[in-house]
Amino acid sequence: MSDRPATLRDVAAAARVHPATASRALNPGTRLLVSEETARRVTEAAERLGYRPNPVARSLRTRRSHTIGVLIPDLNNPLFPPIVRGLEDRLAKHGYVVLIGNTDGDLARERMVFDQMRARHVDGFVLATATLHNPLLAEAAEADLPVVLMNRTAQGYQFSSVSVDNEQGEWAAVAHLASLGHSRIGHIAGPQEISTGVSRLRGFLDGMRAAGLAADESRIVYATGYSIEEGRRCGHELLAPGSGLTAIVAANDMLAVGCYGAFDDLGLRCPEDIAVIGFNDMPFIDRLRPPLSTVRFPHYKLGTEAAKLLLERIEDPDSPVKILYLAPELVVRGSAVPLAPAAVAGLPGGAADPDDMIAPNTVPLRRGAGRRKR
Amino acid sequence: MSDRPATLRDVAAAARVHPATASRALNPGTRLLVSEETARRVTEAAERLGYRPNPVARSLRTRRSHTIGVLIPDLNNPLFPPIVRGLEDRLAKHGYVVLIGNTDGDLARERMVFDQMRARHVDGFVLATATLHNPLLAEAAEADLPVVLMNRTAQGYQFSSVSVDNEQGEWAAVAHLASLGHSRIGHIAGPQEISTGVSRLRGFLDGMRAAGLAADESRIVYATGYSIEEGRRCGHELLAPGSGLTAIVAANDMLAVGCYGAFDDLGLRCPEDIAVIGFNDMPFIDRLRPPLSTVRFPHYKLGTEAAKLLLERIEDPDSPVKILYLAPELVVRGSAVPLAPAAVAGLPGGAADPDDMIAPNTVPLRRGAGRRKR
DNA sequence: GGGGCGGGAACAATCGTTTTCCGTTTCTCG
DNA sequence: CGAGAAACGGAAAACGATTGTTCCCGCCCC
Repeated sequence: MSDRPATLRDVAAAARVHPATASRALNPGTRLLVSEETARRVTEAAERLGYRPNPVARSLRTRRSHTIGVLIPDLNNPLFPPIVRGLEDRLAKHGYVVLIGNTDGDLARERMVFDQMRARHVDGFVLATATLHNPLLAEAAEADLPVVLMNRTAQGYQFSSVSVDNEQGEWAAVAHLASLGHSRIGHIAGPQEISTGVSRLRGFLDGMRAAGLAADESRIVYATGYSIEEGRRCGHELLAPGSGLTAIVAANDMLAVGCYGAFDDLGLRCPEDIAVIGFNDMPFIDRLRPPLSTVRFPHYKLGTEAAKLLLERIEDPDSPVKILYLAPELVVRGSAVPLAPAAVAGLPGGAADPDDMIAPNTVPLRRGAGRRKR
Repeated sequence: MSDRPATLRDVAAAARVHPATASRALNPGTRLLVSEETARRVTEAAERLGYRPNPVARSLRTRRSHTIGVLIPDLNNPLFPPIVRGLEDRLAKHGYVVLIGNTDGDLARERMVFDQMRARHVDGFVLATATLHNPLLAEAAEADLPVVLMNRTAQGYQFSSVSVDNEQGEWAAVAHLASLGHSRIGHIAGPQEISTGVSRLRGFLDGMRAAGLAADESRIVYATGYSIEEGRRCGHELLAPGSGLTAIVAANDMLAVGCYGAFDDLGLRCPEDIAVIGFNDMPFIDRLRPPLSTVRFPHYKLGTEAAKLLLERIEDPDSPVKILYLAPELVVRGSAVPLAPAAVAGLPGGAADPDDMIAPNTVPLRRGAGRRKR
């Protein structure tokens, strides 16, 4: 009947108990502190009045906001929505809610968003933007904030993380190309301040070595960011006259899409003239012209696993740090086909024999094979 | 030096004033209540201690959370990220933060998310999921919650809304097809419980009439949702043997993408055998095979405008209700080309003469022309 | 010179929960 | 039967801000 929403006081009054008792009765953790009968009376009164605890008041007292801050580069990148949904869905099950912050790859913006979230007393962070050495990480570590790194790793910090086995993925991409007869393969590397940039480059190099192929510096160009524009620029650079490349491994789908643009500019046909393989298997990437061959990993699951790690951390700050790798798989589509015999003729053959790897469509990978220490 | 973050109390103590005074000094709205000298002392103390107001405590007292609830069908739909960013960016300027809720088109889920957000005391809602008659709307209206409808409208409620002039957009799509020589044009209509579904259908019908073309029921099929699967299903239905359609206007890009699938299934080539036009100009839709011709509207701006409307409403509950329409424009790409002469021959010519509408690439539209009342 | 006025700051009361600290009561068992 | 220990639940103090009210004091004016 009251106009204002019912408060704990009201419930207590209705149940003829003290507010403190009502609180105990309603809280699962403390319910055993009151008699069954009282608990029943309180619950019933709460029910009757349509009582909804005020999360703000609760937060003020308990210093927990049940809110998680998530930092990502840009929600517009189709890679992130499924990951974020994984996070949200999992966290929602435990009563947490997500605040999304877009950094646009800008350190100042990242700082702003981070501070803003700290001010709002988020209970933890999921960082998908961390660069290898990041002041935020130091700060978070010092403040003892629960943090999980997602799709990123950082050295020297005690943070749990979940990411993809990038080395394996890129290794498989190279092996695939080699099996198709390609030997002059270039790489568009991601930014080297970002963990994915370096690990994918490493995977590429390992893969080339394993296939007995040369991978000198002239065949590697570094993107300054994971964007279509950068992909296009790097594509041009890689395909400068005389390079003779027949295939490109791009560190990320966006870069690969940029390559498509470069191919158009240069009048090259993909896959006939030039092959390209991406990384991530973004939504809709299978509908491009041609459908992009790429390395897939379970996006949604990346989110749910990150959420699990973070929840562990929040519920028990002393829980062990976990580093989780998700297995990637190669998805063979239309952007890389066997090298035309004519072109193959004069080339030194690839040494790899990855027959056992190239299943009809997708190839689950095992961890460990091509992986290096450090 | 203190370990815990500084509180208003600390600041007050440092400035040798009462906490209340410190509060007033720090708050722009009440600063004039304290002397200049005191204000300076307080501000300085706050600065020195690195004071950050605790938003939770503030919320408890002021009953404003500076949080906005945003309900969308699914973040994975590439249409939404840019819209959401528009919202976030604009709201952030005013110190608001956004909670995103995905409903997956499920009423029960929508209800859950809505309640959850109300429990968290959001200061307002942006609804991009509203169906024409929605219990949520009634509830929100009764509770006097600030609400803005985005990309949706609803009848009989006093809510501001911002959406696209769907009639104009679809009208232009039809005119374009007619100008290309198509006359047997089908429509995949969106769900009729959703405002975009009905207004785009209306635009289609108006457009057909204006072009002097027949649009009987057999050429309209209703999707139950804006999904690729539904698009495929409806595409099949529309292209059943004997239909003789040469073009399809889809109420949304997802449905159009679904059509691509149906074409593949049926061995039809697009655009040679069958043309299709979408709606929304989702990100990446220009990179499909073939690039989709579609109706574009400014996504980001839709978000910022919705934010502005909501802020108005929050700051002054008596501000007038505003219904805002954004102008769409036709984007001509590769999924609709002039009908081959052979096919055109035996057909009754389209009556439209839309020369003035078909600019080289995009066509800004004027409101009013093909629009109907009610 | 006293009453009135008003600016400026202090006091105190919230906001709605949780939680610590204690009184009661009741139960158990020697 | 009485001592000690559970078991319950009430009182009150937070949590950190905002805000209505009171109070003090200097100043103006009659």
